Amino acid sequence: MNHSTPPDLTQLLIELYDKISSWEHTVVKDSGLSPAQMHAVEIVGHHQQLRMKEMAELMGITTGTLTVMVDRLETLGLVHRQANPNDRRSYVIVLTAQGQHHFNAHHKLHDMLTEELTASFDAQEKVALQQLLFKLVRHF
Amino acid sequence: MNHSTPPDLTQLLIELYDKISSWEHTVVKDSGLSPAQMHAVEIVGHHQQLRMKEMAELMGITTGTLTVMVDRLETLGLVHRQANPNDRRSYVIVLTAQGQHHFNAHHKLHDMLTEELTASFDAQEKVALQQLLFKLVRHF
DNA sequence: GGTTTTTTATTTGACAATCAAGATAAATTG
DNA sequence: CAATTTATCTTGATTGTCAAATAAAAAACC
Repeated sequence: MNHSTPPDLTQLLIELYDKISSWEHTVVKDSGLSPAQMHAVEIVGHHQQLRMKEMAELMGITTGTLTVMVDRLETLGLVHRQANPNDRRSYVIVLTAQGQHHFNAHHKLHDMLTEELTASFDAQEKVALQQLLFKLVRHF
Repeated sequence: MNHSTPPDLTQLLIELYDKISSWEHTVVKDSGLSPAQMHAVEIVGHHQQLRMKEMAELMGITTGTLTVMVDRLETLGLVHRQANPNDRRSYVIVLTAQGQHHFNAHHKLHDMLTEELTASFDAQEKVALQQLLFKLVRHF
């Protein structure tokens, strides 16, 4: 007996966060995009349609920063500024086919990571983790 | 009945990661440090003694980047380059008293976040989450 | 309907974060 | 002791970031 006691929850959350962070960093580098660019692609991919304002809000950056970032992403052919028919001040940002491809590929990597991390979990443990994380995430 | 089914594990991990990320961003801003600087302080605080090489490795950045970062942190009075008696090529980076203070304060915020997120968890759920996260983190 | 205010996005100027490549100095190896 | 490897720093280029100023359209207000 005597399983070494696990670190406290705070420590575990920090550790999980750090490890996901460096994993993300590694896999993103292989994609040719910067972390910030991939994050932008993920945000647009997840929400499908976003105005600059909303997108900046979701990413926690200013619209000024986002303007130049979307400029580059457009040059790279990953996103597109569509005219917003309801409001001529704003655009709707959407993924191009190539952007969508990056998004899908990246999401697949995330799925593989989850697989890997929970490879030794039985079905019951997976459900338990799922429910606990759901409860956790809801309290932010 | 009929609890709406929670998102899959991948989605939950991404969501958790994103939310910790933006929480971190917010609280760090209030501290006057940049996210990268706080991360550096956390790394040094956690490991106590680090050479540049090791520190760069842990942070996933090059030593070139770290040199200028530690320069600034030293100017800000948060860390100190100590001579390494075993190897005159390298330094040992340590926190100053002020750096330690920042580290402690930030860690306290992490504890408060954990408290908050698990406020509605009973003791059994907390232990279950702890054990599952421990198992998860070990598989990176 | 016309004026004022608010909202949306861009531009600009400054600085921090990052890398790759090259330089320097110390340690290690043969 | 010479050659190689290692640890750090420097430099030049690019990206990420903000705050403040600008411009244009929409909304609010009489």
